[in-house]
This record gives sequence, structure tokens and C-alpha cells, in this order.
Amino acid sequence: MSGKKSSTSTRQIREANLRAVLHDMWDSDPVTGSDLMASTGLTRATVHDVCEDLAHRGWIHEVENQREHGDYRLGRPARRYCFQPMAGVLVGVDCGQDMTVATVTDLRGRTLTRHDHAFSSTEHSAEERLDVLSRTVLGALEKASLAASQVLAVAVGVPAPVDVDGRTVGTANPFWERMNPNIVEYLADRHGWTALVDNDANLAALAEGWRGAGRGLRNFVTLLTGEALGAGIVEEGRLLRGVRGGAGEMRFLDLVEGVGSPTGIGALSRDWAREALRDPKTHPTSSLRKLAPEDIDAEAVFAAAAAADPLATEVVERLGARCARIVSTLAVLLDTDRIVLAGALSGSYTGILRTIERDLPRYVHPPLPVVAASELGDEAVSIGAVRRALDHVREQALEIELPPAHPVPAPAHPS
Amino acid sequence: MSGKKSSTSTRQIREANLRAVLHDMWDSDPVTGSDLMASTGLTRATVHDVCEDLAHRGWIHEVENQREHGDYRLGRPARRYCFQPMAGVLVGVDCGQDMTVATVTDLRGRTLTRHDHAFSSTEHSAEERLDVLSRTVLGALEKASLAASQVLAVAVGVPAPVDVDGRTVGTANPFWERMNPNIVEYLADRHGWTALVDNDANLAALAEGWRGAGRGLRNFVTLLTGEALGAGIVEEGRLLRGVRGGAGEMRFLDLVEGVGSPTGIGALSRDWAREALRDPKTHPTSSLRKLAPEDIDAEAVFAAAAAADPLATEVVERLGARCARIVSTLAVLLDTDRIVLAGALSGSYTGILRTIERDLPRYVHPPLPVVAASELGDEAVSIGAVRRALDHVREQALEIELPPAHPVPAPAHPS
DNA sequence: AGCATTAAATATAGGAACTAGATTTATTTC
DNA sequence: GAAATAAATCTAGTTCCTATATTTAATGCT
Repeated sequence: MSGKKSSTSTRQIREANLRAVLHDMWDSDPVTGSDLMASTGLTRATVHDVCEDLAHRGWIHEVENQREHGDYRLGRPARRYCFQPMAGVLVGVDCGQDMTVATVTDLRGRTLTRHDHAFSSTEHSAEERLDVLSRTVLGALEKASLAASQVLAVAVGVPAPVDVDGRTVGTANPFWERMNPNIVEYLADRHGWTALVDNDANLAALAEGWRGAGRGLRNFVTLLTGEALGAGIVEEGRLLRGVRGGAGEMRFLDLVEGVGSPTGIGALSRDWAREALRDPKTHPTSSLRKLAPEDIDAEAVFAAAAAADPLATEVVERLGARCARIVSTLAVLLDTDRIVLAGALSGSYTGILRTIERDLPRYVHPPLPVVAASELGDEAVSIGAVRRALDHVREQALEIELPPAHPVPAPAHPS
Repeated sequence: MSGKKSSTSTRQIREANLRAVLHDMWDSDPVTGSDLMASTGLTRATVHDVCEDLAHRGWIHEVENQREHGDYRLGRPARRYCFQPMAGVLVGVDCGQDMTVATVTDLRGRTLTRHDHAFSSTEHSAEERLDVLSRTVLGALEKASLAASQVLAVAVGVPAPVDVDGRTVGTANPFWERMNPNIVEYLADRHGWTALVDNDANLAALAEGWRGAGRGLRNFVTLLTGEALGAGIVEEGRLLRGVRGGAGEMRFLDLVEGVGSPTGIGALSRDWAREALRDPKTHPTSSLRKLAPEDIDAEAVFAAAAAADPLATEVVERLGARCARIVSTLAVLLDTDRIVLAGALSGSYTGILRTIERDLPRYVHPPLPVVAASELGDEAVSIGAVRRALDHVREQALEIELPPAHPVPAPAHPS
């Protein structure tokens, strides 16, 4: 509000310091001026000045009763500042083929609420998609009594290639364009939100690098293994996108021997099991024969395999052999540290992993990449979406004007 | 030398301005203070101050007779500054299996001299390799009467995976380790040079992006097609490296249908032609039958194909069909704009390109990537090495202390 | 030749953001 | 209640920048 204008040059310094201090405080407990002096190398005067600036902007606040937090004894009590995790909220959405899940978190990525909503069918219209997406997010916000104005960023994962600007264009594939009917613009126009759209496998990769099996790694690949395979490739900590967001597209598997298609583990486990069951002579004692054909799904197959059912074991074995080839291809070309198999049933992939481990040395020279199953199950995409929103907000923090501190409706009676 | 110390904060501003001005001047004609004011947004006083600083450091100099350069008429003549392309020199080396080529350039990448030297055999020792490399660079410098102290950076391309630090370790492949026997350390210890080592395909990619078929593109792949295939992958303007520098390794082609190995076009054209010639019944009239078997090499095959020889044409056709599959794999997974086929004979790849263009739609959905042949021939790696050195020097300019202005030996007679 | 015009250089004053060191202040400990 | 302590606050002083006034070295016109 104060119309002070400083030169672009000097503002650069202040901006860098604001950024450094905010970064330091984002994920830590309340810190003192001296703490910040040590971590930033600035003098005390500057540190407090910067902190007051950040407090003014609403990102941090000064902790009043200092005694409670610190365990020091002597000297004048230090001023303590603390990051405001509720200065705004983030929304991460997994906007899949069949349903939408929205997760609302604070600025540290701690979940506040989740809310989901199914589409009427897999072939739902673009209009329905946008409407359901919108209502799912609003529903989640309402659950936690949060106002739309508190949302600093909404990130949405869709099963389609997405370019840097969050758009899906020029793909000559109507399915993909329907999956992402310019969500960015829609959310901005309708709710005024900063929206980020990304490919679901890319977001799953972000999730794995944050809270999953890729934690701490700068080079890894996440393979989404549901109906169709899709890879999220992280190289030197950066997500690969490609020209139109198509990086990680697995259609090339058509050409790989022993693979032949980009069909996912979820689909194949079901299809292969059904196919085998059609011939009454193969594994006549299999427990899967007790189920109706339409009840044979990935979950049933993995459950049977876990119980050592011979037919299911054979399917899992075959899936593992196939995966070994897929994983090798990626590992060799990209020289990656780890490949994470993600998907709703990733918790049941131990059998597949065993086979991959056995076959990998046939195709890859040492050092071999680590192949692991995701621990995030079907939450990978929405967690990754939250992370995407979080990254954006951390990056843009100084350009963001925070909503007023407490938009909770004031008590009905006058002061 | 002047022991002034400014705070890290204020130094950041000055550094950013030095960088901006130096960057502006690197590739342009002499510029005036007013030009720089427009491009940097700084005031005149600051611009001249920064320029004097840069002149002091030796990167630029003030042009004396201003009239000659400008075409202005009125007003007080402007001070003009010009980048010093000979403030130091760069060396780019292609250190291959059979020979070494060193290119010396000025700071704008304009070639001053080239010098090459063959190894005693493809199985030469690490010691010989380092020695020949060393002598090739010194030979090139001597040709242009340049002192070793003028070298600001030496970049070396080797046929091996190389990590970010320029080392080849942990590959369990003695050939690779012999190709890069810690060249960085050797050149630093023996000559005091800043050395950068990189994979040859990566450097070829840099060359293509600079002066070749990838010029201006942020996403493209360069395929080295000589004896063994190797890819240099550029994504968002950045070279992919992978954990140990192995990104772009093509061993995964073992698993690709209709490909089966990472053997290069150079090797296959020769092998396939020889194989066909062994059966006297296939194409008995082929002009290649006039050559001794040991004279059948890639060059001969492509020359014959250009003259419509049926046997050679069949080989080229087969190569094209194979390349289409390889190119598709990369294009789909990486969603790249263009794939450049590089190699000593890239000038003769028109036949191959025709076949690729025909086959590509079988494997890739539109929009199709552009496939092009390199125009750089066997210079791709050394040009890329120069570019690597240039990038390093531009990046590190402010940290580099330039050698004294004119190390040319003073005339023998006194003043 | 001499003077107006012009575009740049130079000089002067002032501000933002930082550092450094002296002084003050709020605590705990003895 | 005084000493010890660690931090806050205050007072200069720095660097690097901007803004504006003044000066300078050309050209062009009479």
C-alpha cells in the first residue's frame, strides 16, 4: 500500500533475502533472529527487517510468549518468528477417467480434507467434467469451512499429455482433449483461482519424490500401471515434459519384444486371467474359477496370487517378465536411479518385483536400477498435485497477495 | 588486487549487472552506453561504471576512434565498448577411438586452428591416450602461436558415459574407463587447464543445437550413427545426463523388434553389404562386387546407393526401415521436436531419410517429429566440445582471472 | 567563423538495503 | 540486588544504484 518504490536493483537484494528467510522458515519450527543470522549470513538488523516485511505480507508472524518455545536460560529473550501454515490453502486434484478426488492442505502440505465425486460414465462430456471438478473442490473446502478466497493454488492431474502452460492441444486425440478441456482457464474464470494442470504420471512422480519411494532422489521414473502405462520422468530433480507434454508416453512399447503394447498391469492382470479361465483345462483347481467372469479384476488376481493360486501366480509371473523388459528399456536409455511402480494396487506388487529382480540382469548391465513399488497407492496423483501447487506457491510467494488473515465469518453479535 | 570488500548483498547486484552487460556484448558489435542503457535498463552512470569494471578485468575494451564505427551525425560522440574475443582461447577436442582432433577458437567460437593425431591402435593404452591428447592440443596452440596460459577451458568428448564431474566411474566396463582415464585431473595437473569432459553424443547434440540441424530448438535428440549408436538428448535446452552420465545409451535396442542391437549405421552398412556379397546369387551385377571385400565400407556403400546400385540400395532401404523404428521409440518416449542423425557420413543419409519418412507414420501418431541429417559431418563432436567450453567460460566469466593481455613474446630488441 | 542544436558524458545529490559496532534492555544466576 | 548474558535497538557508514543538472564534443546552419 505504501507507494515506496525502490530501484529494480536494490529490490533484487531484498527479494532474495525475503525468499531465503521464507524458505528457511517454511518447514521449520519457530526460529529466532540469531537462527536466521546463522542460516542466511545477514546481520541482525536486516534479519528483523526482513521478518517484519514477511509478517506484513502475512506469511509469518511473531510468536508472542517466547518462553514456552525455547529452552534457553540466560540473556534477553529472542524474538521468535513462525511460518503461518494457514495463511492460505492448497488444493490437489486427481481428475481421472472415472472420478475426481480433491485434497485440501495447508501451506505445509498437511491434509485438511478430502472429497471425491464420480463421473456419470467414463465417456462423460467436457462440461460435466468441469462442473464435477468445480463442485468437488468446493465440496472439499466446505467440509473444512474454508472460503474459496483462501485457495492460493489448485493443481489438477489428468490422464493426458499437458504442456508447460497446462493445456492439451494439437494431439489429434479427442479423448485427451476431453480429459483437459482447458481446466486452467475455467478455474481462473469461474473461481479466480490460480490453476495448474499436469499429466497424472508426472504428478505421481512428484508425489513419489516427495513422500514416496523416490524420496531424496534426483533421478527416478514413476510408472503408472493402471489401465494404460504412463511414465513420469524426473531428471536432475526436474520433470521432463517434452514439446507438447508427451514425454513419458509409452506407445513405443508396441515395438518392444515381449511387451507389444502400453497396456497397464491393472488391465492385463484382469484380461490374462479371464483368458486363461476360458480354457477349462488350464489350472482347473484355481480359486479364481469360483468367481463370475465379470468379478475377475486386478484385485482378485493379486489376492489369489498372494494365496499361491497357480493360475494367478502364472499371470503375475508373466506380468513381471513383461515389466522387466519395460523397466530395462527406461533404465538404460535414461540412466535413472530408481523406477517406482505406482497404481491403485501397488501394495500387491511384491510378486511382480521378485520376477523383475530375477530378469533385470538379462537386459541391463550393472549397476542395476532399483525397482520399487509405490507406497502411495491410489493417492499418488492427488498427493503429487498438492506438491505441484505447493511448489508453485513457494516459487511465487512474493508475488502472491495473501487473503485477509481470518476469513472465518465473524460472530453474529456486534462487538 | 584492490582489497575493497563489499557486502555479499550489494556484490550480488554488481555481479548481476556485470553478467548482463557482458552477455549483451559477447556476440555483438561495439555498443554505446546508450545501447546498454536500453538493453539493461540501468542508468548511464552505472552502465559506464560496469563497463569500466569489465574493461579492467580484460573482457571488453573501449573503442578509440568512434567515428569509424557509428553512423550517427549529431551530438557528442558516444563512448563505445567492444567485447575482446581474444581475451583468451577455447579448445574443443574430439577424443575418439582411433584419433584425436583439437579445435582452438576465440571466445566467440571462431576457429583459429585445428590439429589432429591418430592413436597407434584402437586398443591404445590410457597413458598413450592422455599423452596424445596433450600433444594434440599443444600442437594446435603452437600452429597459431598461442601460449598455454591463454587457454580458458578445454572440453573433451569421449565415447563413454561421463558424469557431471567429467568422470567415468562405476560402469564395470574397462573400455569406457580407458576412453576417459580421468582426463579432467590430468589436464589440470599437467597444464593447469580447466578441463571439461563429456560424452561424444552429448557434445554432438550441443553442436547441432548451436550450428547444426537443431539450431533454435529446445527439444531435440542427436543420434551418433557411426560404429555404435549413442543419443544426446536435449530437453528444454538442457542436456540429459542421468545418474552416471549414461542417458542416451542405446543398449535397450536389443529389445526393440526389427532392431535388435545398438550397432550404428556405419558398421551395419558395411556388414550387411559384405554379407550380401558373400552369396554370389544376390545382385550379381552390383558395382560393389568390383571391390575387394576389405574395401567395402560405409562410404563405398552410400556412394553405390547414390549411383542406384541395387545391392547398396537394398542395404540403405533396410537401414532406413531400422532407423524408423529407433527414431520412433525416442520420439514417442521423449516427445521431441526433431531427431538429428549425425556421423561422418551424415551428408549421404538422404536415402535413409526417405525411408524413415515413409515408415514413421506406422509407429508414431501425429504430430510427427522431424528427422534430419546433420550438416556437421565428422566435426560435430569437436564443434560441440568448443561449445561446451564456451558455455563454461560464459557462465564462469566473472570468476575467471584472464591471462595478461598480450602474451605474444616481446620483440627481441630493447624498447 | 560563430552560434544553435544535439546527444552524449560527467558531476552532484540522494535513496535503498545492507554492515558494523556501540548502547540499551530483558532475563537468569548468584 | 548486582553480575552475567544474549539479544534487541540505535547510530554511522558502505556500496551500488537512480535522478537530475551541468558540461562537453560533435554537427549544421547562417
